[in-house]
Amino acid sequence: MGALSPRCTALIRQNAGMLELAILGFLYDTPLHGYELRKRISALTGHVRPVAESTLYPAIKRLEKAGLLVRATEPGAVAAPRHVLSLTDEGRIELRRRLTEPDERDITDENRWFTVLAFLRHLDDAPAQAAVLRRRLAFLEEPASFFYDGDRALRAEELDDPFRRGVLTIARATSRAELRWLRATLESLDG
Amino acid sequence: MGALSPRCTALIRQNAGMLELAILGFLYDTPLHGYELRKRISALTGHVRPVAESTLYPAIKRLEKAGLLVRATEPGAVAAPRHVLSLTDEGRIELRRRLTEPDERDITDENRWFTVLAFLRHLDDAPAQAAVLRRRLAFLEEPASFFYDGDRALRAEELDDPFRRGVLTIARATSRAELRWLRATLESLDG
DNA sequence: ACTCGATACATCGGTTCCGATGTATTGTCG
DNA sequence: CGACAATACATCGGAACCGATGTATCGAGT
Repeated sequence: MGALSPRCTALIRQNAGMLELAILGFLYDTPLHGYELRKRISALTGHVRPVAESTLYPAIKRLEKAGLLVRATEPGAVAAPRHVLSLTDEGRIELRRRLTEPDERDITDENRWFTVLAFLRHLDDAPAQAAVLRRRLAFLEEPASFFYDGDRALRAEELDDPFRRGVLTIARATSRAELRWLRATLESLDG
Repeated sequence: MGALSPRCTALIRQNAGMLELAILGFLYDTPLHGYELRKRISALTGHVRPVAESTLYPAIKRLEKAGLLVRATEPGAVAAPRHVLSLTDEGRIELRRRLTEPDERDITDENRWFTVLAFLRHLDDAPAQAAVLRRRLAFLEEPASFFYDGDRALRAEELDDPFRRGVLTIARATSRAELRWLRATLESLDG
């Protein structure tokens, strides 16, 4: 686990999209070409937010430019020649960094959070994994209110709007389910 | 409910962010100045995804340019002069249009969906509201898989990765809770 | 022979997003 | 009296996103 090169530290920035995290996460297991990568990312998050090719290929280029992955051109087995992508050592370090210190948005936005969870096993260090789960736990434990009367948060029962009541109902049910899972998983990580 | 002006139809585009929807939604009730608008949007979605001022003000400008809202400068009651924003008739039509025909992403992405729900009462037409809920119902009813072994979707029990298992567990619990609410609400809208 | 769909990659241009930064005023706390 | 937070708006530049479009190959159907 050496230090990051200047090229790499230059890449450490806020708001590094969840797309990049997914690319790094999938390539951590095994080298893949772009098309296959796209299929896997689509399976993971595509039902919520489809991955445009015109978003994926520039993202791959960014990561290549940052020295996190390399391309090897292979003659096409089926069709056009493939660019097989594999992570560099720096790419592997960077993935672990992004998993260890996720951006605040990675914690609060469910889509991003699921992407973190999908690859968290790569951290391979139970205390570090537990620390990430605890950040999510802290976020879910502070009461989130959606609607206010002035400064006072409104409870579901106080809303006559059935749709806004739905937002609160669903958010609470979701939160309860995840809290249960988080506490159980933390227990088994700590124990 | 007249036809939309050319300026307005030009604005009908894909991927019209949920920020614009929130602006239109809040102003539908009452005129507000930008700063107050920001506080309300922050309460609604800020815990997941904070609203940068540098995103809000350009969005207001876009909507103004499109003829959906107008600004009136008021001498500042407390501090700097305020720009009180109010929807035009076209703005009101456009909000109802966006609520009646939400973008596919507004249905699939929970953050966007919650924004739709937060303002769906403005539609003021039970069958139209029910139609929107049914789109979400259809989306949640088709089984979503996150992880695959080749083409075969993996069930929670098949994963040894506790974090990926968590993704499936949480997604299912969330889905069940929302389906319950959707079915109950549809029944009361239809009945 | 022709079309079509899947594989595989790429660019262009427009929109949106957002961190950093700047301006100005008022009220509050020490 | 000075620092500081809150109110209130705005711009700039860079990054990210994405629809449209283009290129090319291969196999299956018709």
